[in-house]
Amino acid sequence: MLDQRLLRDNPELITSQLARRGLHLDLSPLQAIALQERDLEARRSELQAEGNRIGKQVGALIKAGAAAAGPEVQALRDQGNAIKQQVAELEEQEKALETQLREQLLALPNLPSADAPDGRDERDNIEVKRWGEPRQAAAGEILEEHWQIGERLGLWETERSVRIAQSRFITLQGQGARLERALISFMLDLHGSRGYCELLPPILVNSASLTGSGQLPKFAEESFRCAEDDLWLTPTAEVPVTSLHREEVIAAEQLPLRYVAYTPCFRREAGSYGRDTRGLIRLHQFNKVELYWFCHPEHSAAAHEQITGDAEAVLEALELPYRRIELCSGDLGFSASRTYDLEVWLAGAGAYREISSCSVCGDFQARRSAIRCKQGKTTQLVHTLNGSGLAVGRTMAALLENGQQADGSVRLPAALAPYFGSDRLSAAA
RNA sequence: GGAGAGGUGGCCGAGUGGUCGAAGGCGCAGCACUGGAAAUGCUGUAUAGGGGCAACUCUAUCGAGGGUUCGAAUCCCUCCCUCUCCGCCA
Repeated sequence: MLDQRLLRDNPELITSQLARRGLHLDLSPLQAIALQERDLEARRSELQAEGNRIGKQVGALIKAGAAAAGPEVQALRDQGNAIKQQVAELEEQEKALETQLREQLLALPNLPSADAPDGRDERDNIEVKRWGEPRQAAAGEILEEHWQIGERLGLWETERSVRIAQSRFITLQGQGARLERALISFMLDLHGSRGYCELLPPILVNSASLTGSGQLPKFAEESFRCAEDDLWLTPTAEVPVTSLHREEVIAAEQLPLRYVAYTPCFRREAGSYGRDTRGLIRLHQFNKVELYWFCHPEHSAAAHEQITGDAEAVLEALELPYRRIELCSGDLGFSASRTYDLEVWLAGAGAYREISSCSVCGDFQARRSAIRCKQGKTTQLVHTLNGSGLAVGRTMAALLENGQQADGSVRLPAALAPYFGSDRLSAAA
């Protein structure tokens, strides 16, 4: 959520920054609401102060021996009642404006960071780094896509999973299930050794949590919902982890708080019919190990580099070639002010695919979630960052495509062998 | 699902109609004491919004929302949540 003061004092700044996202809005009506709301509040609180004075006078008079039903006291009572009525009227107007203001502010995305490059959509994103040697097919070699390998090796069940749930759900089995589990453990251990505190949070989350991290109110149609309970299936661990500290004041010395959380994630993937229908790339349910920081506002830029580096460390340990893309202003997610996407090389598909997204949200989520830090007498909103470290299914896809061998088996990176119990997936197993 | 208890500041915990934003304690900060520290003592220490250059000041907030009253943490109603016991269950 954006700062109401900024809206009142400098709406042009908001307008010009949102324009960088491709949003062209006239904020003057909203600014007018904000200004009007403040005026009402000022008038109301003056009246309340007057009412408080009258109340005290009555108390003093009665204490001094005046008759509770006497004319003097009665006159004050009448005054008090008159004020009460006026306050009630103002309050009603004020509340209506407040509701409008909040609703509209909650629907506005974060402002892009000054460091985020300008651009309209993903075509304007900038590649900032490449790591590893992308595997290309040798002469006469045909590289399979991961879904082909998976089906051939029996790593998962697709058709039967539709029986259990519906399309875009998958059942991993045998080596596939074991590899998924190995990857989760491997990632958690790696991040744990780099100082992250491991969390296993609820994956049913309430509306306040989704609002706090920015998924509500705008993206309700993207999440699965248990309507009778005001609970939703979390689309990312970012949601429960943000709310872990919702409405808290954290001592500045404790920052940064760095968490790593494994959760299944649930997304409707509305509007993506026909895309990535095979394999592990786009499912309604997938596993993800998420990194999350709460940090002091002054340190968030440096933290962004670090969290991205932590995600990259997983790719490097798994010997997976990747590139780092900086998202342009027009391609940023709702809550993000600056984002690096990591794209892993898929040798079979012959393309880089997103496997991690590392974002700074500034105080956007912290304001929605009321998470502050305190240093001496100063209390201010913290900054939050999140990054996938990594999306597990897509990691498996990359391992399959990049590790495939001429004999049909798949070679796994050495770092994973202790977790998986072997350095190879094979048809025989 | 049945029965009961309770939601007060960063934390614990008093407070049943009138300067109560709230005793006391813990924690934290400053000062004093000390060679230094511990212990001790004193002082300060909630959040949000408005006004003021500032000192400061006004308003709101004791789970949430209504109500009674000149005045509510305190009385009434509704809702939410937490805890304990029993049942059920991995």
